[in-house]
Amino acid sequence: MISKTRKHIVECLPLGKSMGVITKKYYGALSKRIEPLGIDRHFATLITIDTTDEKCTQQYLSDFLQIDKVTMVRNLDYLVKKKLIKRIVNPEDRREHIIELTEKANKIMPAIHNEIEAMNNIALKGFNKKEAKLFKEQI
Amino acid sequence: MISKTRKHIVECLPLGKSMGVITKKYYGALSKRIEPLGIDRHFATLITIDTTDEKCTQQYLSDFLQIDKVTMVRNLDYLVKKKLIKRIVNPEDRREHIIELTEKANKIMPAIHNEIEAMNNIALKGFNKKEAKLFKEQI
DNA sequence: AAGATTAGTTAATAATGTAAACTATTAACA
DNA sequence: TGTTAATAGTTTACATTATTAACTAATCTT
Repeated sequence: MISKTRKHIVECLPLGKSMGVITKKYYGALSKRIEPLGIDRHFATLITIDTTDEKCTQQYLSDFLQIDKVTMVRNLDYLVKKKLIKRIVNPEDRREHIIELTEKANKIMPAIHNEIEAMNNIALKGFNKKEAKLFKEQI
Repeated sequence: MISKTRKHIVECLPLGKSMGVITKKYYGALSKRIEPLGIDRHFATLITIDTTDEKCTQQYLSDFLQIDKVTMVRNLDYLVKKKLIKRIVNPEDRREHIIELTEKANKIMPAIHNEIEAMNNIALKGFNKKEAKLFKEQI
């Protein structure tokens, strides 16, 4: 039960505060689940590379995940260092780098998909279909 | 409308990704509304100081807002610099600093409350009562 | 009175976001 | 064809935020 004072304050707070707390808790729990696989960040990037049917350049990833391109360079550097992705210059447009998963990444992707699906089901238990849809439509 | 590929990818992503995107958009819009009042951050801290009936120490704010105490020191330093709060040593326990709003802050608080309430109503339009309650119970 | 605990601060480190300047490549078009 | 503009990616610099450890001052415990 939430105390009266607490409840009163929370109703006055920016909704983004609660959303931020939920998001942080979600990622904390997800990271704990996936860390044993040897990777603790940039799950959304890995999933997008693995799942998309489109030409997966850095610009594509930046646009799709709404992460600016400088940050994306750093995130991909991290994934290269972990030997989970490779950058391949597109021979048809040598400005572009096509991002592909390595064999090492392909081996752990099924487990990552499973952990994310499990976490999403836990997180969505409190939500109904409408709000789940709303979340999914945000990105 | 969301494309088929896009929809397929999003269903595989960590839910925290969409929540983070929403949160960022929310704060972007809220900051733009409140900036003209001369303050662009730490709204939740100001609201809590303004609204709580309990003894408002730095530790209380840290616990309530789930912000670690080091970050809280910095946030309050910022608010002191903006002349919106003052730290007052509690004579009954000189370890504690009671945080109070300044006259300057008291003048703009009604407007800040209004802007937050307006933003929350916009953000909650897509939500039903159950999910709104869920958000509010998070903190 | 001595040792443990609490409130707050400072310093160090890392992750993340944003802007500007830059290279290399391709596109536009006069 | 050659010059200019635009695009993809990188690097650098700076600001914000989070986390950990070490610290001071005050209070509590016993």
